[in-house]
Amino acid sequence: MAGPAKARRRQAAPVRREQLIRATIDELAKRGYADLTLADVAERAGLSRGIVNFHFDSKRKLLVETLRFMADEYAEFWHQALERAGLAPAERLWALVAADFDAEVCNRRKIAAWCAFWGEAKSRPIYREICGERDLIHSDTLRGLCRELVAEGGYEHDPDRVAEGLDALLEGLWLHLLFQSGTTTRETLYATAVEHLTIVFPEHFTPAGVLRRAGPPQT
Amino acid sequence: MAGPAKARRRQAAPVRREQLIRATIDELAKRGYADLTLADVAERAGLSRGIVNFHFDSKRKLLVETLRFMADEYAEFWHQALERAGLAPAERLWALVAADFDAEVCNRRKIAAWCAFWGEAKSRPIYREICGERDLIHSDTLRGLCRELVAEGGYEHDPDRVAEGLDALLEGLWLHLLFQSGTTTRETLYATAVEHLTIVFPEHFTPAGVLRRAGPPQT
Amino acid sequence: MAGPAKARRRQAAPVRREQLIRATIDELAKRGYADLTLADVAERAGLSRGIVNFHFDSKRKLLVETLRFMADEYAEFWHQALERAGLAPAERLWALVAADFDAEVCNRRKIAAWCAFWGEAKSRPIYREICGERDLIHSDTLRGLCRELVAEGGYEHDPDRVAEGLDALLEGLWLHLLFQSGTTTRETLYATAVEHLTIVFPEHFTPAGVLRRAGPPQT
Amino acid sequence: MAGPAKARRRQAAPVRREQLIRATIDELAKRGYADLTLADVAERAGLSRGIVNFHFDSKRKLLVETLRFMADEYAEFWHQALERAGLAPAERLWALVAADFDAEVCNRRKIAAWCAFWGEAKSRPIYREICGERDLIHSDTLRGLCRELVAEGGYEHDPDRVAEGLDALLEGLWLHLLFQSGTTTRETLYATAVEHLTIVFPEHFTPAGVLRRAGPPQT
DNA sequence: GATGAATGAGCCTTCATTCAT
DNA sequence: GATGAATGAAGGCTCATTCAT
Repeated sequence: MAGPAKARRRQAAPVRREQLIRATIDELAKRGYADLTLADVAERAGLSRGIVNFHFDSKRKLLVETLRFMADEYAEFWHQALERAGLAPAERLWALVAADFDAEVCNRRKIAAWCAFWGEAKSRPIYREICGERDLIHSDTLRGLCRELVAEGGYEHDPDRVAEGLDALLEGLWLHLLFQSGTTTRETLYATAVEHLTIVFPEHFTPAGVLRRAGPPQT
Repeated sequence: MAGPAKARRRQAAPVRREQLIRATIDELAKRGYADLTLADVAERAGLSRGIVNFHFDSKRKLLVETLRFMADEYAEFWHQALERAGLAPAERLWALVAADFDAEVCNRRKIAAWCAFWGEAKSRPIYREICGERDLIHSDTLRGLCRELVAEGGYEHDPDRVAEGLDALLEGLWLHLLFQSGTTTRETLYATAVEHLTIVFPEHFTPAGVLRRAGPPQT
Repeated sequence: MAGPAKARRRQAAPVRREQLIRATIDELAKRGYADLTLADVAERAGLSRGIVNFHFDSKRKLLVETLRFMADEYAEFWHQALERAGLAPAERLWALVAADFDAEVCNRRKIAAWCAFWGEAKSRPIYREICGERDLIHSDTLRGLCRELVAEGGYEHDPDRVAEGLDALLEGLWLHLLFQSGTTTRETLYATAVEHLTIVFPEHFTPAGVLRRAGPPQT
Repeated sequence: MAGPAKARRRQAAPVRREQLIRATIDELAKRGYADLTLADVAERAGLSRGIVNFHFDSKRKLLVETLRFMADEYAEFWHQALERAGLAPAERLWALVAADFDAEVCNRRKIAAWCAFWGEAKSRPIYREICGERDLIHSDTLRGLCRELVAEGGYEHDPDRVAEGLDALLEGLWLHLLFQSGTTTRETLYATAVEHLTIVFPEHFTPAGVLRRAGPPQT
């Protein structure tokens, strides 16, 4: 009785938790928030019905943990993109925008799950809170970079408005992937974001990428 | 002509239907999609529980009708804004953008209701369909205007990308009203949209409004 | 406003009542007892929803009146058949059996309605009572005739058992019309009843009909 | 091994299913088909309200399974009676008729349940189907035996009509147990069926039972 | 007399949660 | 750790009944 069928059982708790969270994201994408049932989640995870309450105590907590998982994953993803980028603000902004259209985060399954939570966020402070923390750092970062670019490039833009516009545009393009799934692609949406950058910061960006600028040498 | 309790009785069907739809929007904004109950809707409308099934047959149909109502209302709103605008593309685009930030459509109650539907749209084709019709005409209009402005102003932008970016930015700013309700206002968001327009089409727009352009006089 | 559309209205109460009872029988035959709704009855009668309660006070009373109507109609039908028959017991029994297979009473619509009531009779004393009165006279009549025939023909049968058997056989054959509707006909069932009579009372009946018997002349 | 309240928990599914089916038959007999509620069934079974949907998915399926249970049970009962009977057709027919009046199947509870289904059978094809299968084999068996007896005894009867008449008579007598419950008994009804047999097949049956016939010895 | 909007009790059904095994 | 039978609260839906018009 130590075959693979049993090997699947009695996994460490963290393994089970992530397995259930991934199943939750799948179901959220497939059926939406309102029709999500723990039975569906358990079945997709290939586990029994009672298991969710065992690992998460309640449906509410499973959903909160799922959102937190997604928020953490997303935050880590763009932080890593920033780390890999150079020190120049333009390069950093470019990396930040590019990260948003990486298949890792920009795919229908995950965006559908995000959108499911957004739809309930109005009436659930906890969701607002979790999204808010993540968003705050993200927009602060965007704002900081826009300020640097505006200063650097001598643009006359209001950097905070530009940052907010860019933030909104990125979110809006994610939604487009959901709602115009038949008629657009991730690449097209990325092209739109790039076009936006080149228009707003023509001294820094071309469709081909970041302009190597005259000025103090980058490390 | 007894008291209001009696005056409430026996209204024509269309009156009741709209009354119930408005109550549905209220509840959607307050409790979200997943927690919406017909009992809550009926209570908010000051009517009895059975009334929704009498007028809409089912909860599903009530929600569909509610979304359709909102889509129609929004479409009519921006169409009217276009009609009131001049013939010049710049004036028309300005009017279209301004309409999106009118308190009539840009308020937390309605945007929360929209967002509730978006959250379920992935898994409910009927919602996608209703939103899709409305969105298609709206983005076609945006794209047409952007093309005209690009041609008129001699910009080097890709007009279709610019239009898509503007569309996404407008949607994203609506979401901001929901999620940053404590820290931003409708006016601020509008300012961001205006800033965007002035950056993208500097020959046509200033923060103060549409530039009267040299060239063939507008009617 | 005195057109035919209005002429349909404001009928005398008895006309309306019978109209509704007939619609009830139709619906009983179509949907069965459990799924009968007043809305269906009213719609089939071409009248408005509130009308049933106006004329019958309640659904319960409508059903009771419908059963009573059917019982009266059936009783009158076989009483008239008896009246048309001669005085000889054989002729009377033959007429009684033949009446049960007349298209007027022996058709799927009416038998389905009867059967719907039988299904509920166990748990509704009022139905039992109404059917019981009718049945009692009917079986008394059958019993009387069987006794006369047994005495007349010198059969060794127990006349009461024979009468009960005949009664049961007639009811059973009605059920067959319902349940073997695809594979049998009223005529076949009648033939079975006739065969039964000729076997039980061979001195009185042949497949062709009642035997004119030697003995004291009939009036 | 706590008290009975605990012992009731966690039975194997088939046990629960049969328990619920028996409770359904009880309630059908008590309240009739139209007034049957799952709450009543669950309460009679001493279980909670949700249990029926857990084991049967829906009320409709519970009822179908109940009817199937009854049909199977009845079919098995008379098949076993046939197996215990000898090989002589007369003995087999006698056994078949006797089986129909055994207290196991011929009691008010079960006949009331049957009758409840018959009342709805007209409008529910699935009920017709389930009853139909059972009835078909039963009447085929009756018909086969009647044909043998007619051939054996040199009767001039039409064996198919005789078989149909017997079938109808047996069903009709069951109904009598329901509707004349105060004035008749199972024994009386059985006597009527026996009388019928002795009249129709006098060479084979006497009130005391099957006649040992002259002729080829039975195995 | 007749209509049909309105009511509200009751029921089926779903589903998160519990817990014996 | 894991299972799945069992529970019971909650909500959608039906429909008999009422009643203003």
